[in-house]
Amino acid sequence: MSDQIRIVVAGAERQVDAGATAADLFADDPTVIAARIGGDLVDLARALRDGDKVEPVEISSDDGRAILRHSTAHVLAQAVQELFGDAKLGIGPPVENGFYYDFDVAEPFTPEDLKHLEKQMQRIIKERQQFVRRPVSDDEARAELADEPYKLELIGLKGGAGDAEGASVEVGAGELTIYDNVRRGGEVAWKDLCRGPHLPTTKNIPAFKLMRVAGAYWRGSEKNPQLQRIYGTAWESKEAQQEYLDRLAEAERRDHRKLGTELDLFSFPEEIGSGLAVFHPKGGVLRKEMEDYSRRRHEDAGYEFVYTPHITKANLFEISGHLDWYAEGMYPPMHMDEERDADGNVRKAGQDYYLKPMNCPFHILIYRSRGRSYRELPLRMFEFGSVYRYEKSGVVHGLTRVRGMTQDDAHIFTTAERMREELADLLIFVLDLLKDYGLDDFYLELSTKNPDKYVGEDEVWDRATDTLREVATASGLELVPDPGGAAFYGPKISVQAKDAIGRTWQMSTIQLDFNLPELFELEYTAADGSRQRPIMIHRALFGSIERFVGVLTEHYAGAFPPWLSPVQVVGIPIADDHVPHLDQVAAKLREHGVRVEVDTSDDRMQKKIRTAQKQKVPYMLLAGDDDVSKGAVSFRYRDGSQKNGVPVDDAVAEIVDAVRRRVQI
RNA sequence: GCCCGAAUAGCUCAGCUGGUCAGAGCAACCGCCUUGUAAGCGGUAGGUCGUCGGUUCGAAUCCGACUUCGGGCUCCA
Repeated sequence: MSDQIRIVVAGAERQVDAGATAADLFADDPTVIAARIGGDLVDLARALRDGDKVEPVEISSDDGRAILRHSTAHVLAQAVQELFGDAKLGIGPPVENGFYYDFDVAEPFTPEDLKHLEKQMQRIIKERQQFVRRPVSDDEARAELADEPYKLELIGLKGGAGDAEGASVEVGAGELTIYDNVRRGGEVAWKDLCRGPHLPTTKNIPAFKLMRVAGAYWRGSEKNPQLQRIYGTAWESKEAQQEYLDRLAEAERRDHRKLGTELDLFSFPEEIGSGLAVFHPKGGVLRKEMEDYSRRRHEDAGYEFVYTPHITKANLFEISGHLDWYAEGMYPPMHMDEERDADGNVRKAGQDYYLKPMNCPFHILIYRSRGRSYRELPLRMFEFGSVYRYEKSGVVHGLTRVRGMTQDDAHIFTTAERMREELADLLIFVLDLLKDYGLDDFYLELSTKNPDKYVGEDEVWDRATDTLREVATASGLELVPDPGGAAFYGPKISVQAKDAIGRTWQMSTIQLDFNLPELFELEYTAADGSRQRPIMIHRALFGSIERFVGVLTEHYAGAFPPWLSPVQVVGIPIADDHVPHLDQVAAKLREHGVRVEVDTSDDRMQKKIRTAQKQKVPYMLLAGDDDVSKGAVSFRYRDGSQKNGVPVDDAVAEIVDAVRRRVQI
């Protein structure tokens, strides 16, 4: 077999012996752990064929990391079955930043179990077990995996293509394969149904860590049994893993729930109930600044302000369809005004009142309160409207998922002709405003019709979706499709913003609605005297104010730009004698609306600095004899830098200017 | 809603297998002290150990239910 075959390696043509493997091509580069042949990822052990186009896959590439993580998941599963003989295997795919593997075990795993499993995994890795691919027939696979009920189920699904998250990692659309983990002596230590590819050996796992255990439904459905899922992470180097762990630690430091307590912004009193926040004075300042600025911008953009109640009779939500579609997400009704006679018979039927989960029906009633002319469209109604949603108990989370929240909600009623222009303006308005709050890295998501859940005519959907897509494309931002992600009543664009450490948050949504104008029979009189139906646009910019406070807190790590800082300036006297001087400076700042405090406590100057620093106050103004004699103050900024002997008027001007321009410092 | 874990002073946490175990630091309050960029010193006060029930001679500690929180799953108009 000295025949030669011709292949293309990383773009360059080469001749190799027939029977050569991808491993032979990249033997001198240990960072290559798999290959891509003609677009398919394959093991390095794969034999090459004439004409193959081969690319190396480095362990630090996206594909390489996924393979690394998938292989690490296998090692975890092997360790689990070695330590817990009766554990049945679910699936174990790579995910962003790591992997998981699901197991059916009699007893849930404990944190100590994770430690033992990590040790066992280390042993397996040290043994340098080879991942060996072996094609099998369906029947062979069934015979070999007779003890693995979940795997058998997957075999039955083969070809049904990816209806379960992660399942496609185990069984592809083509032939089935089993991966044997082979010890150096040739003994098969373990095996798993898997499509691969895998690392050459377990020794190719440079760094991994088991992170946590959690319950997870088999194949993602509530109706299925719940398995125990172990999450882990794996990286191409110890350094890369440490960086990842550092990133997690940084996210933890920024956690708005923690900062909310430390900075005295808000809390969630148990007495009120899950998912219901109260804002303390400092959080109140922050929120008020956010709201005030938003109001001003909305005024400038031609919005009119409306106010509506928090509860309503059921009838409103019967008309709107909310009780049909979303009743389980609503707080249960309050039954009012029922009267009974002495025998307990109903004498007067009561009424059900609901807390509102959305503001739109109320705004619609305002629209419908009188006849409307095309001349007054687009009609833009804005409200900071509080809504209540009965979120399932397990999903409530800080300020980002609550049961009571205030939306910066607007509804725009427009003619079909004007829709496009209105949407284009709206998108610019939304992005501009978000930028003023300090978010400036966006992409857009276009959620289109869910074929199983929608109302309205296809033709209207298509036209609206096209319009949204055109407007989104014209913005120049990246547009990510979200097929089937639309609400039943219309397509939407959502603005996704990346924060300071690269996490994305869904912020604003701009949503078209063909349903409610129909259900409420909204009309306007057109120029030709005919009655026309307006199109309705829902849009919330912050999503909810609570959530936006949470996002901004994490984005800024609590160090808000001066205009949003609850306390903008703290005056710190070197000694008590310098207090009067700082009081004068503070008075000047207050004349300009600056939120300033002078720290007259008994603490020493150093301690006062520490206190202000921990509260992330943007400006510390110190004054001692030198400053007082010169009519000056000395700045200390949050980064620890200082600027000494600044004349008071200059200092005031600097601060006032930064607040006015809403810059971060 | 489901699985797992957690709940001790305003905050962060100690308190091992039930028997001086109700503690520490910070914060608060009261004194004393005070001159240049992240903690001066001393003292005082604070908790029915999330709630309710059970086991026990005895429960912060063991068991159950509930509440709330955390991590996931599912969900997110």
